[in-house]
Amino acid sequence: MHKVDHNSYEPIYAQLVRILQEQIATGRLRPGDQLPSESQLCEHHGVSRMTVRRAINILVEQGVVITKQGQGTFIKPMQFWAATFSLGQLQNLLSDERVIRIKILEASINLAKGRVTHKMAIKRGQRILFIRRLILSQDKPIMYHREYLIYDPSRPIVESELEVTSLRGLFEGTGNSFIKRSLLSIEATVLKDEEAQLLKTPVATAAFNIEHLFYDFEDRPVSWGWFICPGANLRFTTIVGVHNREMSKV
Amino acid sequence: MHKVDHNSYEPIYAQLVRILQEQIATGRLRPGDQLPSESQLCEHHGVSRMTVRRAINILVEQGVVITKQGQGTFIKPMQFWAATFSLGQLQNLLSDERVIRIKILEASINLAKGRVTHKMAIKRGQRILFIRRLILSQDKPIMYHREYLIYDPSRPIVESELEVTSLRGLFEGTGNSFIKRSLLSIEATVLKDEEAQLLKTPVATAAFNIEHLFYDFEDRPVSWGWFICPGANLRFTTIVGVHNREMSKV
DNA sequence: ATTATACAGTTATATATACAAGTTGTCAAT
DNA sequence: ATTGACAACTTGTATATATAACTGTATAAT
Repeated sequence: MHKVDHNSYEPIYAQLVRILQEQIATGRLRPGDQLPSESQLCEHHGVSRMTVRRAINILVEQGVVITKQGQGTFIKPMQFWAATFSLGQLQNLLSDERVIRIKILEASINLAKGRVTHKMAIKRGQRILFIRRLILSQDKPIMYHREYLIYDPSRPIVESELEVTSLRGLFEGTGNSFIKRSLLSIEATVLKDEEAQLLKTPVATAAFNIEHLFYDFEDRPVSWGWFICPGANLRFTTIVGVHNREMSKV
Repeated sequence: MHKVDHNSYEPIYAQLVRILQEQIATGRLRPGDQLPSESQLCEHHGVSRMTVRRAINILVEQGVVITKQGQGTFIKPMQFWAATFSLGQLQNLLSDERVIRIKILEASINLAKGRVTHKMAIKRGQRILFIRRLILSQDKPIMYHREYLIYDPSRPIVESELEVTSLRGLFEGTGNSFIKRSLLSIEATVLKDEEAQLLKTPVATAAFNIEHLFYDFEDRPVSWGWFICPGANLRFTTIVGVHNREMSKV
């Protein structure tokens, strides 16, 4: 059984995390099994209990093990449903190649009506900014974006919104200091005529529809829109269960 | 400014997390801002530094703040790309209603060829189990599942696989002790004739294609398959950025 | 047989302390 | 103006200790 190396640059707690992960990954410790008690691990590795606890807490955060007060620490079975997919994959798809261009198709001020008033909690007839954009990679259209933006001079956000939500900010990964939170949802959809034409794909192609609703720090909606991304350009991948470090790097 | 309550049932570190989250959520602390230093927080709340650090570490895990050694702790801007979607939503869709039935359409032993040999790392001509299932909710088909399973008597897994991977296990959330990890990927797709017919939807309907590849503890693939789920039945939703507890409970 | 009590083992929480390591600013010497 | 030394402040790591809460078991009393 591996022990920690006190003369390593790698912190002890990190070594412990790695060792325990390995033992789980190799099946030495199986799902449902009980980990050695904290004091046993202390004695075995010759470290303090706080260090052991720190390592275990990391495993808990990772969802690899579960602790039960007064009982012990147990290895969680792999849970299919624990799988999570990240939009970060979209980022790779886009910003790896530095040849992303954004083409504004339309930017008009409309009067709010219908669903928009609901979603953005504004009155019917209020002025609202509507933007249609095409995102191109190497001059090939890969995403189509439609967005409604609050247009209200009394909100200082708006002025900079055009700049900030110009997607540049999002793509660069710099984040956005005006938006507190965002509600996202992904649907599967089939390209409509207009969309297919813009994206230069056959009609009735499969695509993801990524809807977003941005809120400012006063919890007021500031932007509602959709990204339409043909399925050929996008695929969400993840690994659930124990995976060694080489994989998590990927 | 709120302080922690030393006579509360809620652990101090949890209170600290909540207080800091609130200050970020209300805009009292803005993205890019520096948090008070750990020792300042100690003094203000009258707690030890380790407790403060525990709270901050949780915020780091949540991706709300970022710490820089020698500098301080800073509030991260909301990162669009940090959004994660969980398959758990699928679980809700299914297991909330206790009327899920699984109908086996086909279970045959074939000889491996083509992509299967690649994906499952087996030789051409090796015997392999092929299963087609229909998942019904209230007797209405909502998902279509096709799966290849390793058929090899020398592997003790296989015998029980039919039972375990009968999806019951997955749906019940009991997990599966024979599978170490799983590679999942989601695509957008359009229903083919056969699929549309089985799922009783019009042809050319949008759908999610959830591909899975299960590995055992010896890192051998044991199952490769796809769930086909019409878009109308499924939508992945998430919130990115700071959100108060009421929302995270949902 | 059931209940009550006591005890051991375990994890959870919290504090105090010390030192390591990184960053920034200040000041003096060159 | 540049360099180098140093102080001050920050987060990172590790240990030691104490108390509380929970679980399970053994024991004694009813």
